[in-house]
Formats: sequence, structure tokens, C-alpha cells
Amino acid sequence: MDWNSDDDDENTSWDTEEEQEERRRVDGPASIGGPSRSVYEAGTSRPGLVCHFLGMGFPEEIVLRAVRKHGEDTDAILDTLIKYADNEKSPSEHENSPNHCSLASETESLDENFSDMDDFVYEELTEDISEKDKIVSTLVDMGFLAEEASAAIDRCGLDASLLELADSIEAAQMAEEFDDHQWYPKPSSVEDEGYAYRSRKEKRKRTSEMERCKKRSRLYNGRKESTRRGTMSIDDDDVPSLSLPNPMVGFGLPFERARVTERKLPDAAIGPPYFYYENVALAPKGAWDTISRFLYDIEPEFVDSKFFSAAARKRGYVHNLPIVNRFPLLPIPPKTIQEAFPATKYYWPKWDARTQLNCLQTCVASAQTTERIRKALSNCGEPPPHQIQEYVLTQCRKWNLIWVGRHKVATLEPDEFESLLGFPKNHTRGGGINRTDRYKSLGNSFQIDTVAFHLSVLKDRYPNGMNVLSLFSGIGGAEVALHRLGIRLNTVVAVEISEVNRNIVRSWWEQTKQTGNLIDFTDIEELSGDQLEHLISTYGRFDLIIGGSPCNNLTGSNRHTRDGLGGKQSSLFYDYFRILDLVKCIMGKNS
DNA sequence: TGAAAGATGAATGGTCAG
DNA sequence: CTGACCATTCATCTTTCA
Repeated sequence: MDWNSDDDDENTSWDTEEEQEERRRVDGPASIGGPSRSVYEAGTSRPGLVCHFLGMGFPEEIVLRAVRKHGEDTDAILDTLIKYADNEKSPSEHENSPNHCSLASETESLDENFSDMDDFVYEELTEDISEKDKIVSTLVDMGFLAEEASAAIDRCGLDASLLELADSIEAAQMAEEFDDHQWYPKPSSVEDEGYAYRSRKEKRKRTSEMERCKKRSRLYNGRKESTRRGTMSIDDDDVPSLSLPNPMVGFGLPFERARVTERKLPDAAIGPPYFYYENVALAPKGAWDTISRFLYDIEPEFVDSKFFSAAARKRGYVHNLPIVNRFPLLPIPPKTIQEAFPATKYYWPKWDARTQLNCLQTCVASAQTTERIRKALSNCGEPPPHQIQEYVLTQCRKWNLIWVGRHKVATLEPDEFESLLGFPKNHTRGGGINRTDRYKSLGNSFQIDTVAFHLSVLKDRYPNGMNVLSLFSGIGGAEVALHRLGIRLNTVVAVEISEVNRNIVRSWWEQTKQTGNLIDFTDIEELSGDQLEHLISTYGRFDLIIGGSPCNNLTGSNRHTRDGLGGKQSSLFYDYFRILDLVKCIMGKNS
């Protein structure tokens, strides 16, 4: 896999001084001036040099000219190439778009203008303009902006295929989108619970970290070799290419022949570490296209938990796990309301045809709602008039009400939520959490049986246990799923903003007599490369990075701020990606 | 002051008749 | 293929009450 290969690590010269300083801090004293410089100095053959710089993404003709001029003086070649690349971007682009293809990234240290550039570059570039215009025209016909097309040609060279150019444009768009969402002020107020960045310095630090990873995972290798869905599926938020499967069964269900038995993951997606990302399936248009693009172009696996339990839960999962030889958790949970709650059978009216519940959400109906239903049914004969039936059924479906007496419906209790979701009884009970927050935490959680089915392939692969980085860990759905699979948890680093949720996981950890380490972090935005490096050096490499980022701004239930991935909470998806890519960088470097 | 209750639609996708 | 109709949705904000 090339993202962690040796020649992936010598690219520090891309970085500005600030980035290099950051890298030195992350790398620690042992690696100061180490691998990066030595690789450059070791590259003594010219073809090797050319390949080396081509691999960084510079246009071939520029590389050839630079090598011709400077021989084997790698520093001089690189300096020239950086100047070239830097001057290809306008000052405004430098400031506003730390694009991973911008090559020179953080710009303060390189402020020479075009007139300072080596003359040969400027003169010889002009020869190619007419040819370039033709290609630009073709790309414009394909629906790209001329400006984007021009920039892509400059990055990839005139010899690049249209597919490569389209790929490059898409990568640039993605980085820009990322920048829009992540590195500039999110739509938040001053007292927004810490979602906004704390300081300019911190922002620069994060940008610096991110810049490195974007370069690695996008420009250097991943993109061009990624398995795309063809040239006509150039993703555009207006034209989402991902559609939800019907039935929503993912790659296959337990006890049936797998619908998908093998899949080709893009090189950049292949672990270690394994990762598993979750969010609501019914997100605004384009959201899953963006998620998939960021997560190495992996096709999401959309699964409705109604095939695993008595309640629906339509979710999308992006992961790089194997998909053969999955097995379900035992015992197999009931899949109908009547099996899950046998006592309801006696009172269940024939005209209520429900056999399964809708999605368990974060709120339940009020007592007034169930009382209104009781009164409505009590005041009419048997069976009730059609209108009454429709009213009652609508309310029952909306609020997931079950029949607990004659004319009497009720909300699900928190422990019934726990049971339906696959958690142990009383998992969220006690420890200072109130009823409202129990519903909220449970409504935001994994369905254990569904997730465990996907994770089951890890059991044989990790007979000695796993190190897990659990992001947005909530009430510990990932940990419970792995534990129920019988996978030993050696070290779990859990990142969760809510104190009561952290306490729930801590309590479960102690109750189940876990022998590994449980390490808490509060704020994913505060989790830095330094800390990850320290964790990995202390506890070993992460085997699995798992988490579902907030759905608040994606779910249809949200009437107020369904803002998509740019929303205040849901934009934390980009932190999931940031952490994932950082861990891949660190683990790749240490391998 | 904290917990619970009550009011608040729209976006999205599926189905089906024409 | 298109449009009408229908069902579903990891929620938020304000008010009420103990």
C-alpha cells in the first residue's frame, strides 16, 4: 500500500517552515532531519529523480526542465518546482483555499512573485498555451469551470488523460469544500459549546496537520488510483450519484447468501487501521456523496436495522472491513413488536397492522398524546371509525407507541430502548442521568446487532484483542458490540463530549470487568496529532477507528437546522476524517 | 433550576396511476 | 417518464411545572 510506503514519507519539503516545524514536533527529536532529507540525497539517478518529483504531482515537463537545469541538486529542483506551483495560484487562492494540490500550502514563507521565477519556466510555459486551451475547452464541455480545468492541467500536465484531469478537479473541489466547512469559521455563536475554534494559532496548527494529510491521501497517490464510478459520475452536489438500496440490506444479511461477496477498495482506503463510520441514511442530497468522497471513495453500506431487530434504523456505514464470513450476535433478537413485547399481543387491535417499530429517536410522546388516544377510542364503538383509526395509527407510527391495555397505548420505556438497540438492561440507568437524557443518548446510538454483524469479521483476525479509537463514542455502542462479539478490548480511547455518556461507558467498563485500558477524551476538536502520536507510542497502533458523527443537521427530524454536513454539529464529520487521516499518517510513518 | 411537556414542518424517497 | 400522494425521520425551541 503506497500511503505508508517509504517514499511517502520523504515529502516534508512540500511543507512550509511552519509545517516542517510542526512535523518536527510530531516526529520527535529522533526524526529531525531524518528520513526526508536522506531520501532526497539518496536519489542519485536522474530517472529516479524525475519519478520522484512526478510522484509528488508536478507536471512532467516542468520536472524535466527543472532536472535538466539543476542536475541532481534536489534542493534547487524542489525550490524551482515549489516556486512554479506557488505562482500558479493567485494570492487570493493562497489565502482562502489551502488546497491539497496547491503544493506550497501555507504561504507566508513563499511570497516571491512570478517575476522572480526561473525564466525558463515562464518562457517555455507559454508555448503550451494553445494546446492547453483545447483541453480546457474539452473540460468545459464536460461541465467543468474553465478556471478549474486550467488549474488541473497545470497540476497534472498536458499529457494527462481527461479522466486524470477530471479526477484532479474533483480532488481540488473536495479540498475546497473541506476548507469551506472545516477551516473557516463554522456557523456558530460565541458560546457554542466549543464548536468554534479557539484561536487563530490553533486553527493554523490544525490546518497544518490537515494539509499534510490531504497531500498524502489525495495528491500523492490515492486519488488517481481510486475506483471511481466512471467518468460520467463526476460528483456534483446537485447531482448526487449515490442512491439508497431497496431493500436496505447492505452487502448482505445473516442467514442468507451474501448479496455482495467481494469488493475492491481503493488503495488509499485499505487498512491498517480498519475504520467504520456511521450516519443517518436519509441525509440531505449530496451529503453521502461528500462523506464517501472524503472516506477514500468507499461505497457506503446502507442498512436498515429492521432486519436485525424489531425497530427500524436506516443508516449508512462507510468502512474498510472485510465482508465475507460475517456472523450475527447470539441470541438472535426478536424482529417483531409482538415477539419483543409479548404482553402487547392481548391488546393489539386487528386494525393496527404494525409488526415493527419505526426509528427510535431522541424524544418520546407526551402523556397527553397517549391520553388523547385513549379518550378518542373510549368515546367510540368497536371497531373505531376509519378516521379515528387513521388518527391513532398516525400517532402510533410517529411516536412508536405500543398497546399496553384496552384503548391504551404507551411510549417505550428507556430500558425497552436499550433492549431494542442491543444494549444490556439498565445500561443507561442511574449514574446521575435523567430520563430525558437517557432517551437522547439511546436515540443517538448504534443498533448493536447491526454493527456487530459488520464487525464480526474482526474476531478471528484479532484473537489477542484490539486497540480501538472510538470517536463520538456516546454510550459505548462500539465497545458493547465488540465485547458482545467476544473480542478483547486491550485499549479503548473514547472521545465523547457528554460527561454523562462518558460515565455510562466508564460504568459499563467496570461492570463488565474489562482488563484493558479505557482512556477518555472530551472534545474531538482538541484531539491533536501530538496526542495521537503519544497514544500510539504508549499503547500501540490502533486496530479500529470507529464512530458515527452527529446527525443533528442531517436528519429529517430536525425542523430547525437541517443544514447538511456544513451544520454546526454534523460538520464534526470532518474531524472524524481528520483524525482518521492523522492516524493513518502516524501509523504509516512508524511502520 | 432542571426536567418534562408541547408545538413546531420540510426534505426525501417510495409507490402507483396515467 | 411524470406527478400526485404518502410515509418516515439518531430534533429543536419554548413553555410549564415541581
